[in-house]
Amino acid sequence: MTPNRKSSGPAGANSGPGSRAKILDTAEALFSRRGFNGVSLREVADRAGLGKSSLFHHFANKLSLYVAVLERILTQIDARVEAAQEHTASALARLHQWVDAIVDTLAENPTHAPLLLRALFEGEVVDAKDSSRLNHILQRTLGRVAHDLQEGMESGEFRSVSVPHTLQTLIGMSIYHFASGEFGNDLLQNPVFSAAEVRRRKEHIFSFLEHGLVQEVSQ
Amino acid sequence: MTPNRKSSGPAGANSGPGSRAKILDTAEALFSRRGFNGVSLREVADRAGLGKSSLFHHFANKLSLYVAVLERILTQIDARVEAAQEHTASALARLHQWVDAIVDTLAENPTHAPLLLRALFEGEVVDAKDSSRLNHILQRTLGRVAHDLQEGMESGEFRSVSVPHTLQTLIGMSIYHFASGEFGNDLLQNPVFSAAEVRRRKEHIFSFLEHGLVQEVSQ
DNA sequence: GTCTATACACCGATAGAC
DNA sequence: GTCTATCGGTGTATAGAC
Repeated sequence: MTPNRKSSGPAGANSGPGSRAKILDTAEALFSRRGFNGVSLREVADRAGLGKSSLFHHFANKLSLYVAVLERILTQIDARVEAAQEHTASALARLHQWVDAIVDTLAENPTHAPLLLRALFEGEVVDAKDSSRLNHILQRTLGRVAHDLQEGMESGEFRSVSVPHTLQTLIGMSIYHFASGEFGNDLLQNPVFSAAEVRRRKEHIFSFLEHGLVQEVSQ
Repeated sequence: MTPNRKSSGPAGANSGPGSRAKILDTAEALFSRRGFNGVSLREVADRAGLGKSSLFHHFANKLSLYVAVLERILTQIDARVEAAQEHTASALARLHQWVDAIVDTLAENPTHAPLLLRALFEGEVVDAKDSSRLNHILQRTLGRVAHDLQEGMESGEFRSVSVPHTLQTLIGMSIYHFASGEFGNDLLQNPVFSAAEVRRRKEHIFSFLEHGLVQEVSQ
């Protein structure tokens, strides 16, 4: 199977060349831009600073490298979301914290949103066993949000809405936005990942959750 | 260049085997599921019922086939959106018509949303000249919606929001949703493209535009 | 306009020396 | 744990007969 060395350093600061973390970083950058089928192991090896065959010592095959990249991202995001939750606030405040955390982490790691969105399409490539492991992490994250939505509806703080459809809307508002690449840059006439646009995205999402689009009639 | 025979029949009913429209239909189905790099011309040729080399008589290369598929989709969607617009209604009613049209056309053609969303990522593969042609069609469609948003804001019917960010949200709520594949099916516990869920998606989008998520305080 | 045959590069993966 | 060498297969694209 794939060797496990979970104690390796966090993404962003790599120790030695040829390390497992460096391979993951390199593969993450490439898969994010061109997808599973658009990346060759030769290119991953070259950019990671080792020979192509050496990759197979760290990962059994191309697919397990791809799955490892996805798993690291999903785990990191869930950790961020978990850390942001405080149980003392209202459902709306907790939803606000969730949006804050997910937008921050997607904005800080520009490779994540494209990779996650791609994974939805390239799910066919991942076999059932891997898929269930990845789904488990993902559903833990989504479960936190779904739980808050449910509670907010039961307390009357939120309108009565479909939880799955609302989750889809939240994913579209956050993950899709930060995965929209050059199209998003053109539309905003500003870099999607610039500090100013990230802040505006947060404000947009939250005002949409609070008010929708329509002006309330002043009565 | 690529031969033009624009008078060929609409998608769904193909005349003879080996026709240009049949190639486009086949390629559309495959590109939608596996993306540009995940599809081989051999597979397109086999399923379209001709030899691999015969494809090059209809399309100069793989990329021009891909661009032709995208262009046909964008054109078809814009036609649907254009036909749905009536200029007599309020901005909200016009937005409703737009959501109706885009959701209907995405639901009727399950290949469209995945392909459009993929095109955002695989934009690197399309060169500048092709990209500008495709962008022109896309911006015509988006321009219709942006115009309505602007008018609604100026008339006070809508809140004052960022038009580009609102467009991104609308795209996320419609195109992403119908591109979410197996993940969407799992989340809804129902087929995304089933009539019931399509209807619920429309209602969800529209109630979100009208009210957001938060319950209005009864005063 | 379709076919067979083929060119030629690159792919993922393996074998085995060091 | 990294390397060189290599395998079998497939990719896009072309040449040229019919």
